[in-house]
Amino acid sequence: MFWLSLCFCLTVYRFDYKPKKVKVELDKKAKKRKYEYGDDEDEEVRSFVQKPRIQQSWGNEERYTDGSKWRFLEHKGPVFAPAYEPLPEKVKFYYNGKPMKLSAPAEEVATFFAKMLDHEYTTKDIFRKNFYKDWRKEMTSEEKSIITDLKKCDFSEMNEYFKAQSEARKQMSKEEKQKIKEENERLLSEYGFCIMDNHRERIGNFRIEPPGLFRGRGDHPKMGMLKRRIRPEDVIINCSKDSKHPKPPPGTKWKEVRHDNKVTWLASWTENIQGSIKYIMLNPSSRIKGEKDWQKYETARRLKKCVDRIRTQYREDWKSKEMRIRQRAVALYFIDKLALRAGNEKEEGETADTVGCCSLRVEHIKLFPKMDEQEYVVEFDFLGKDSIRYYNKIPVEKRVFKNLQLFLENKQPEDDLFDRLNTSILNKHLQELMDGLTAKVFRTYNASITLQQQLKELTCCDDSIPAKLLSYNRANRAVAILCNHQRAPPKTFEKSMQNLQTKIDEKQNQLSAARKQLKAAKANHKASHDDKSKKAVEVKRKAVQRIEEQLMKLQMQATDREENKQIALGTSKLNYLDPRISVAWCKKWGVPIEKIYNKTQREKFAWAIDMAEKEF
DNA sequence: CAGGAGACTTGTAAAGAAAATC
DNA sequence: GATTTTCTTTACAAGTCTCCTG
Repeated sequence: MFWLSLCFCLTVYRFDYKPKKVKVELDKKAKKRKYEYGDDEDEEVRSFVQKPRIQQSWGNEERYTDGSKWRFLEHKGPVFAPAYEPLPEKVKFYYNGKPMKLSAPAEEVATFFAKMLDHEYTTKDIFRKNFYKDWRKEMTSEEKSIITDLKKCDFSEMNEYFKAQSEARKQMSKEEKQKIKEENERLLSEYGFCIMDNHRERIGNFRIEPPGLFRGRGDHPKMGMLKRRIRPEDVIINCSKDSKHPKPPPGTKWKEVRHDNKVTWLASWTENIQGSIKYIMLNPSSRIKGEKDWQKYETARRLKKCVDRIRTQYREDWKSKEMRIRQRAVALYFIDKLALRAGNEKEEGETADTVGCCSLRVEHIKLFPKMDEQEYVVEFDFLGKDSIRYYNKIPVEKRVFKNLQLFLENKQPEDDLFDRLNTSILNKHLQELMDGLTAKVFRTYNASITLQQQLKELTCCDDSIPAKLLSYNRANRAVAILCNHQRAPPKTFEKSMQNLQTKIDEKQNQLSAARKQLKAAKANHKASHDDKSKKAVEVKRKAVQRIEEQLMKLQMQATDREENKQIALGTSKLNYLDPRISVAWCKKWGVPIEKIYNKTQREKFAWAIDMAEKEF
């Protein structure tokens, strides 16, 4: 029986799972838990990670079938940004070389700019223009009449002041720092948690964003605009009727207090730059986020089962006589093969000009019937999310290539490549192919399956733990490359690389020294043959071994870092890789989980750590 | 059925804390 | 013990996708 259940584990927690077996396993687990923890396990104590299984196995009774997200929700409301503190008299703003005292509102906005003086943003035309325009709105009419040219404004003294302030903060005594830390902890314990359905849960962002200048990414037309201060009157509170409602700060009122348990947020407000809504929600370690995350990976696993069918179908659709179907099929091929994002339309002029698959334009691809050794090569070059460049040359199948040529016919560079397609059409189609399937599921699926394959390929069973970790990171890296998760090389990269190299050199010297000593000890032992010399040999041997290990570890680190120069692993690790794959890998190879997930990550993936077994 | 509001996930940079080094 | 380096956490922008409305 034991072996039987172990076998189940082996199958069940593979990424390519069989749903029926899972159910069986879930039932068993639930029962086992129940038995293990017995009757004294009350709701409050029970960790959320068991809930998904329990609910699944108990048939999802009341609570989540009607779309509600909770029954009870109590919190203290958000923490507001501290009020503006006027600058000391001695810190001056100069206009046209002359000191000028600004009214408090104008001064506050000026400080936002002054704080960013060292940033590239303040050199950009759009940023300056937007800032200046919004700044003027805060000025008194007198100030408006005096200040007519941003170039004549001198914020440098203010900038110096803030630098000095932050320097002073660093120089504070231990006691002062301790005091601040304690105050922060108090704030966290009071406002950083809420009660949701009998659990005390950590809130993700309980502070309301302070006012400042909007920092759009890429070529954002709104960069530099003033992000205004949020007051209690702007904030909608969401909590349960029967909870203690949060109190607004003295003398203020909430915009509204509502009791909507169909949503997960605790508070919201409308931001003034894009007019979008911002939310206060729970931390990733919370039940509500964890369950959702789990669901996401379950959907990806369902895709695994029917992906062959879907692939066959879209290949078939390349031949369709309907243009829209062909476009849909080619787009889906890109999404599947290249892990492109869906690519919703965006309002022109409101955001940076970036695209995803469905919004690709003619100018973003180039076709090469022949390139080097390869045939039918497509070159992609466009700005994706966060204005990160996607550049890739890949050979495609002839049919795809011919279709692309067809799509390009009679079009201008700025025309849509897929003019008969958008994300809503695509997702509607995907929904018909599999329940819950959308474009982004392909990203999750392909990321996770890639990790699994790479781990299988790269891990050698007799590698040391550092070597295994390098393999893990390489597998992770393969995914990051697939998903195009790039980063700017860290500013100190070269230097830190050099430091590491010096360390390696030192170790090498140490090693050869230790080896020499070992040799000497051996010779000594040969000559004297006594116990003492024997012991000495052993000691030296151990030393050599230890240094060898250290050296190897350093070398692994160096390789890892070098390969990681421009690649950001975090996003894929946090959002795309089914944590059960990683956990199972750790268990299988005896790698401590802490080596791949830090504390926060372990909290976020608690559900998976708790779930996964040795093999997968 | 387009268009927009709303809700929630994904993404990078920067700040802050901790660890390593001088 | 101060300074530098590295790791962790936070901030908040920018996506995806759903749902509602006219």
